[in-house]
Amino acid sequence: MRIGNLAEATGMPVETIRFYEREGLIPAAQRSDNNYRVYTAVHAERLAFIRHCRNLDMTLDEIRSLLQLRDLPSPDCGEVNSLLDDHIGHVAQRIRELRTLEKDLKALRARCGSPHPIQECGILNQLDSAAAQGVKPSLRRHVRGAH
Amino acid sequence: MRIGNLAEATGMPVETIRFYEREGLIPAAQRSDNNYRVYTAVHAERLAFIRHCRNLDMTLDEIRSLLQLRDLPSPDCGEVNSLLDDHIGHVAQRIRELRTLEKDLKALRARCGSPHPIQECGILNQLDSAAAQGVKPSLRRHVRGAH
DNA sequence: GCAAACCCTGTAGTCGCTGTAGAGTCAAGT
DNA sequence: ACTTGACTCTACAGCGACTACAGGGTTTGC
Repeated sequence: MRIGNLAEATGMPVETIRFYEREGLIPAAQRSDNNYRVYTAVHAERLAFIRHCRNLDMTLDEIRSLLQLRDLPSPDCGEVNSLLDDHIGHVAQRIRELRTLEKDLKALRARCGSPHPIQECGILNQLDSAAAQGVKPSLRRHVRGAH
Repeated sequence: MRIGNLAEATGMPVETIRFYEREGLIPAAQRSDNNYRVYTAVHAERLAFIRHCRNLDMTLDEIRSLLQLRDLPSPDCGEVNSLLDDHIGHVAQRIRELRTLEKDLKALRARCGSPHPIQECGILNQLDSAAAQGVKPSLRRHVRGAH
């Protein structure tokens, strides 16, 4: 199977598969005579694993760790559990932050019900004078924000 | 006031201020004889405005728009309102996504209460076999995810 | 008179892709 | 036999919002 087939099979763009290879998430594929990458069902399974993890918003680093744990003949899966617990913690934390943010934004929005002359706009004035004590964005957060 | 003082006054790193100047969020500062940037309270106010917006997780593009609306002699602030409404929508959407994600992660975690031999780990097996129909990540989302 | 602390420009790195340019390969149709 | 189109390859630039250098100049305090 060539890279295009694999892309179709996994629902991933071709470029992403090459990117994952460069990043070491999947082993470098064997090459045919014309230098095309050649894949088997094993690769498709590994990519499916990665895709499921990405759907769960894990970073590539987290996924790399999970793949290692999966590949290594490790005695138990305690590390898998704690990695997942950490990730759940990150997501929960980000939800809390965004809820506070939503509250602040709605409060801000409520300061200007309908269009005013711009000098009197409660929103702009509020943004000027501050308050708006949103969540201090946690440095280096792992779970993406609003955009 | 020099850039270091401004940084201290606004609680922003010096590099970020220079970055905002390059990005056109603040006008290029005047320079003293030694080519140091010179700032006034006006700059501090503008930076405070930007900081409040960033605390509310707006993109630099959104902030640029707000600043323009603030600077221009516009008749009313209807655009401000709708910009903010859009942003609130983005945040709410991201919260919904993360809640679904959290649910999926907890379900996954529940498959392995305590450490097992790794071949029997319900988490890894589940990630292999798929399901985990998390939120299809909205393309080009504006509100960051979990990391 | 000298070191520490500040300032400058310019560039590269972060993350997880996505898109491009420029070239090679292959199968089907005319 | 030739062409067209679809596929593949490598290498590199771009996104957003910074952050962190490197390699210089300047100011400040002792």
